[in-house]
Amino acid sequence: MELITKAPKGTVDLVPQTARRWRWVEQALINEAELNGFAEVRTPVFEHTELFQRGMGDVTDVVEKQMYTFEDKGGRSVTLRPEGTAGAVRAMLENGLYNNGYPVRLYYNIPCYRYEKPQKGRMREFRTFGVEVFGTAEPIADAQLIAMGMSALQRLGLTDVGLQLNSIGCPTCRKEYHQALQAYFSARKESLCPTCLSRLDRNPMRILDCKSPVCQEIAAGAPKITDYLCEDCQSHFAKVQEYLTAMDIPFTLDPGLVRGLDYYTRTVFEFPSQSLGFALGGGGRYDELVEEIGGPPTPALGFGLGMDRLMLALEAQKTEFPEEAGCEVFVAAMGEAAKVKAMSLVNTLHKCGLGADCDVCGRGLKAQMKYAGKLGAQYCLVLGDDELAAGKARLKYMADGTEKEIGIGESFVEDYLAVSTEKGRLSL
RNA sequence: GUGGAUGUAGCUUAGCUGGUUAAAGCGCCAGAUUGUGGCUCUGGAGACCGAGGGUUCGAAUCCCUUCACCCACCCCA
Repeated sequence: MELITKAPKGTVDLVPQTARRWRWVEQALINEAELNGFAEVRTPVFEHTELFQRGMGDVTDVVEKQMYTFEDKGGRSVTLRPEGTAGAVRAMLENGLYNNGYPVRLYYNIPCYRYEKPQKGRMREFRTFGVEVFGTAEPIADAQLIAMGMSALQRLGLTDVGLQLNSIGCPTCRKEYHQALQAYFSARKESLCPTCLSRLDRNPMRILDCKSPVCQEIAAGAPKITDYLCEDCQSHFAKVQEYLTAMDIPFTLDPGLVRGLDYYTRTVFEFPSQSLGFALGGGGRYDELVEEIGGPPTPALGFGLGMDRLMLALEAQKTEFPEEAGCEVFVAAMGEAAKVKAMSLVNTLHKCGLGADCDVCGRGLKAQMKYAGKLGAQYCLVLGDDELAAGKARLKYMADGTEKEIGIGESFVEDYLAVSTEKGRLSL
């Protein structure tokens, strides 16, 4: 068989069994978020291109070369969102959500798009579960947000996920730090790898997490951001750590932790997975972003979890996902009249909220029974001319093969419930 | 954008140095059991061996090209 075309590069279909698992994980995250006072926001898949240019910083890799940007028929430049924060901020402002008082807490579970070369944990279409908090600069908000993230990951049973923490300061102290870094690395220009050399001007902080051994060695001796933080940033960072410790949340300080988007200030963090070799998600503060997008100066923070990566991590550690519920009653039928009756009984069961099914593929009785077994049906009801004439049929309990006679007329549902209450029931 | 690996039934794979009708397991369908699932047995359908070209009497197998997918780097979720 040859398909005329396959799913586009970097995209995947979540087939039923997979989709079930996703839904289970998503539900756990939603529960955790709502427990923490977050409410869902749904924003468009595409936004005006400038939102991302302004928001993420137009010299970032994502904005420079990874965006799905195109002109619509009206000549507007629009972009498939490469991340969730910018849209959430825009929606928060546009709908005046801040008028209900601070903090505003939002969560979203959305697909994002980046034009990348796909590999493990990196797709062109990927899903992010994100949370954002607006309107507080207090370090307690940072700690609480991080605590929620850790708690959600733990609730899912993830064991090899850590917490890496850093503060990259505010624009003022970061400026000084950049200068110090540039001075330090410029003095060692000859040894740096070519990529890092090019980073020297634009974003010297990125050199800190270069994978090249030589650069790592050099970076190890580089000035640390924490030594350059202004007093406010220092005490803010100290408080965040203090609060995390108070909640018994272990973390490792990583002065080299630099996030790829320009909007971050002060606290930044990631949830690295040891076995996968990359972070499941991360986030931090972005105290300047709301204003940058055109809103009032509003401190804010948030994080995103890569759903695809989260699923990889769960599968890697062989998480047991809940079993599929299966069909409760299968009504097998022989002959046209019985088939009609079966369809009608199934419909009745559905109206009562019971999971039921019957053959729709023209199978013989034996095949129908086999199919019922495959569906994991708990009960099977066989209808033929005899049963129609008698107005009764035998309800078979598939687990042990025992049968009980029940009426298939007026008393059908009542009789069925009487038997299934005794034996057990999947739905309702 | 750079580098590496892999493409054989729906799925997982065998097919060594080129030699008839390309094999197996799982899955699917059917029969054994003309009105009763799971277990067993038997049978069946299903593959132009990713595509194109070349070498050869002969190519799934060797060569070239291309496409797809995977992995790593870069970057990030």
